[in-house]
Amino acid sequence: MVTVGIKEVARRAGVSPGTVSNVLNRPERVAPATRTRVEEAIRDLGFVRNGSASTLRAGQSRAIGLVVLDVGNPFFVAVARGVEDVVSDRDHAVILCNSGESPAKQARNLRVLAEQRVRGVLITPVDDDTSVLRRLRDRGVAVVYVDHPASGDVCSVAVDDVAGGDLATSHLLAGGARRLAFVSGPPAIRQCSDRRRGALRALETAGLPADALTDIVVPEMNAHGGRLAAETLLSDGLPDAVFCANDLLALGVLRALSQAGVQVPRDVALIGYDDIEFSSAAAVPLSSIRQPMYQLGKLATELLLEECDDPAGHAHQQIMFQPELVVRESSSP
Amino acid sequence: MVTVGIKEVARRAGVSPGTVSNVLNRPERVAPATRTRVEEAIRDLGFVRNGSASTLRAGQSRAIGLVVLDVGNPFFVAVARGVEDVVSDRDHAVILCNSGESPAKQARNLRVLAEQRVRGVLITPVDDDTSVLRRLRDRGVAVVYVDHPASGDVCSVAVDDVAGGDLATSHLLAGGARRLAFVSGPPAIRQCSDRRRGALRALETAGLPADALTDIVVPEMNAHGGRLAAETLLSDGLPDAVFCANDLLALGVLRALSQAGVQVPRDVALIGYDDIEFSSAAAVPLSSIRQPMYQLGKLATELLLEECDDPAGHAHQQIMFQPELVVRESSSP
DNA sequence: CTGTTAGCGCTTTCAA
DNA sequence: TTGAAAGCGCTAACAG
Repeated sequence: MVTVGIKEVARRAGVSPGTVSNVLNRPERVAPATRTRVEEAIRDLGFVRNGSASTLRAGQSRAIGLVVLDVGNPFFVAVARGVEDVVSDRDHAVILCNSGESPAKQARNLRVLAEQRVRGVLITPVDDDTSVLRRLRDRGVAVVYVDHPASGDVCSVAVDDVAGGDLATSHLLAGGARRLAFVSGPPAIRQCSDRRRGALRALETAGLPADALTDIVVPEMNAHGGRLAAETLLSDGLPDAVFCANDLLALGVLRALSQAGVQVPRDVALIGYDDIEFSSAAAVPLSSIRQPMYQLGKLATELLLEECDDPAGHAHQQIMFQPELVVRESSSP
Repeated sequence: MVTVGIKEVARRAGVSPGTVSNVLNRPERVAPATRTRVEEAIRDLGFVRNGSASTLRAGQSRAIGLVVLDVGNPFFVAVARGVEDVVSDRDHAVILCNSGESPAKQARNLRVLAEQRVRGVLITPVDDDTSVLRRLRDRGVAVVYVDHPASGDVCSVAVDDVAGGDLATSHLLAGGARRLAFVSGPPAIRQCSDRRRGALRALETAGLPADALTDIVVPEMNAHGGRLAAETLLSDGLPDAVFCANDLLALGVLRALSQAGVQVPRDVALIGYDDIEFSSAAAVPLSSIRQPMYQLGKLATELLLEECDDPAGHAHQQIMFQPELVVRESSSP
């Protein structure tokens, strides 16, 4: 293991270590000729800055953390792309963590990020426990909530899930459905409870009782969860329409129902949420609620970096996007 | 920003900093009573070890890097899960990087990982340039190739892509196809060139000329690339069958062809590669080549950690899995 | 514009 | 079993 430090570079370039550091961090303060010499030495020696040393000395790293509920969900992949695109311009790195909707994993991820002394954290929290937030804050780590609305003391970028739930449900009701099922993950996940609230609101607006909506809760918001939900649907008797809290669930439901000989939308209407790319290519193209995923990641990152760069002058803001209904075959007879 | 260091913990527990460090790293060498006292102090103070300082002093971090071609591809997501599951048991972190099939981004990712002094790197390289590997090696970073066969001096875990290409093509030929198209990313991507070689082998076995296969190369191996390929297919005249280098491409092709009124498999047979979950749920369930994705990640990580733990006694090995044909509607009239 | 210098917080001998 | 002390490689004053 060859270790080339800033000292060797300095020696070879005939300058002091401090100058090498300046070339690395504030090149404009170094005379062009000197800079060139140092850069050559760096190249010749294959020097790579020791990030630990630099982080230790500088007090903070050039990395931010991104904690999502499910890396396997295209929704979060799109968010991550937005984050990446903003961050990579600024020579920062993104540490991507997956909480898998589990508070324990989320806590572990945050500990790792705290150990790494990341500058900030973008997080879609698994629940409403704000102690997480405070803990981070106390260590001087900036936090922005992604896809999770916040109140005054944090930045957040979210999409109106109540409106989305209303949109989806109103659409199903407009199609003639009267008995509905709502398939979702645990209600502790805010996206689930908000979308459900939206559904209830739509029911009320339509003058229907709240018990027109049956809840089917599954442990994971993916295709497997969807297949589980379909079993319940099949054994309990089909409703007129099914609203799934995300597209992965809806795809699983669709698949399992088809295999059981149930036809969508003839026998039951179906709508998902997120409008991931695969939904339009499904066996029955899936109606869904579209969200500005990439924008979510992009804007959240901009807010985070703004806060990092100027913690004092920064004013927290809560951004709320509006979702959009996309009608396809799965819900239109 | 409150900074709690090992010193404050030591003071509160009435021990020396060295002892706190021992509690953190070799708890068995500390008397149970002392240990308890220190652990309490850690908890009370909310101490989180400074990873930079510890990495700097220890010479290496408790993280490994994983560099994949496309985080948006479920294939790599499955691989990443395998990696995670192995690594999380050992109190290590995974830094997930996306090269997006670009050598420049790959180089940037590797520089970041080198800066972080990761213990090892799992990588699906974008091309056959081995200087990457050497560079890392010279710094004492262990490397394992994922989904990329290697020769004697590195560990690798891969799936036989030539066999897979043969499998897919033989299947199409058995269905009666005579004129074929192969849709893939740049041939510099080994997965593409190998699968193509397999296709040619199948052609030869069947006594058909190599020019029975038309190549359609697109810049990115995702659904968008697939749609691009479909345009070429439509304008150049449809072949009997299309073999796509991965399922994302195939899904894009399927979608664009359907929109143009072409029916699969009636007008043209189609097969993908990877057998991602979405493929079975597609408008026309997609035939594909199945690979042990999760196992790939798991085994690669085990090899990597083995090498990290005992670089001297470690013998490099190249693992090659065999792929499996999955026939669905898209290729069976 | 460049050099000197004092640590950042932790790990790890070595002694006690 | 525990403590004391010497840096790991780098950055950021400050001086020149």
